[in-house]
Amino acid sequence: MNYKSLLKKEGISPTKQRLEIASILLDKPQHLSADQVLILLRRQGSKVSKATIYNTLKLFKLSGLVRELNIDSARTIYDSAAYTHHHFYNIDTFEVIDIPKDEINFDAFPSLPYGTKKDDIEILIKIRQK
Amino acid sequence: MNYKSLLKKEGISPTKQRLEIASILLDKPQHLSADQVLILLRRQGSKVSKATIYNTLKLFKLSGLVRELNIDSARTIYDSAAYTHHHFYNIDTFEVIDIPKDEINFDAFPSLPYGTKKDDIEILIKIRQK
DNA sequence: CTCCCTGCAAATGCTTTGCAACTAA
DNA sequence: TTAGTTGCAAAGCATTTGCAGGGAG
Repeated sequence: MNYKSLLKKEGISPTKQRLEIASILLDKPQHLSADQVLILLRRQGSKVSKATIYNTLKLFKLSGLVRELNIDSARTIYDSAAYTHHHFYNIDTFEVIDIPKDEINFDAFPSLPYGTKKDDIEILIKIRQK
Repeated sequence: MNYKSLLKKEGISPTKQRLEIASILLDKPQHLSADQVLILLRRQGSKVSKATIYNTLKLFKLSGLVRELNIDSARTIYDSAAYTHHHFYNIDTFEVIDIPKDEINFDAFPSLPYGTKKDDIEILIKIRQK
């Protein structure tokens, strides 16, 4: 995957730092906090600043390259898989596991409040060790 | 509703401050942040401190009197309806609207990861103005 | 008297912002 | 040149904690 052209396509100028962040986060389906991105970058010798990571993640979110997950109020997690899917959250291990979209289907769905349209659905199944 | 006996039943000693917080929050189904609870209490002349509100909300959460909602990473919202139900979240108005449990039903449900059991399900339907 | 509770202020931890230096077109 | 970027440090906020004083039994 060519991150340079991906960013350009989204109207984001592909700076060195943004490419580094993209290559860490968008490389595979995963769930990372800003701090985890920083740690991974540092580990490979990158010197991107924390501020730039926060700014870049917000930028990626706005253009839909990543999704923001509000699972734990302590920190925001960015999901590198931008397409709709859902999550298990293991409340004992703090692990987040993807659930493919088609593994969940509704046979009853509520009607939306008047004057509104659907934007997104997030299903979080909290699990724990048996 | 007698909050004093409700708190006792949960093993929480019913202090003046805790009863005030209970009567504001548990009075009806609603979604309030710690800060909103503070504002409502102040408005009726109560002098409960912010620290006590945070501590009490956490206490209520642990005993299941309220549920914690992580909808917006900016603040934690406490839901006074402890029974399972789901939510619409209007991303334009920041409004949270309850969806009764029985208005949503699955006809396909994913199998849980090995060695885990279900704890809770949270469905959040994000909506916006048409 | 003893334990638990309260509330102030300080501390924490995540996230944002101000701003001067820098960079690429 | 010139607008957009970076990164440090400081600021901002929600939340937690330390601790002295207070209250109930």
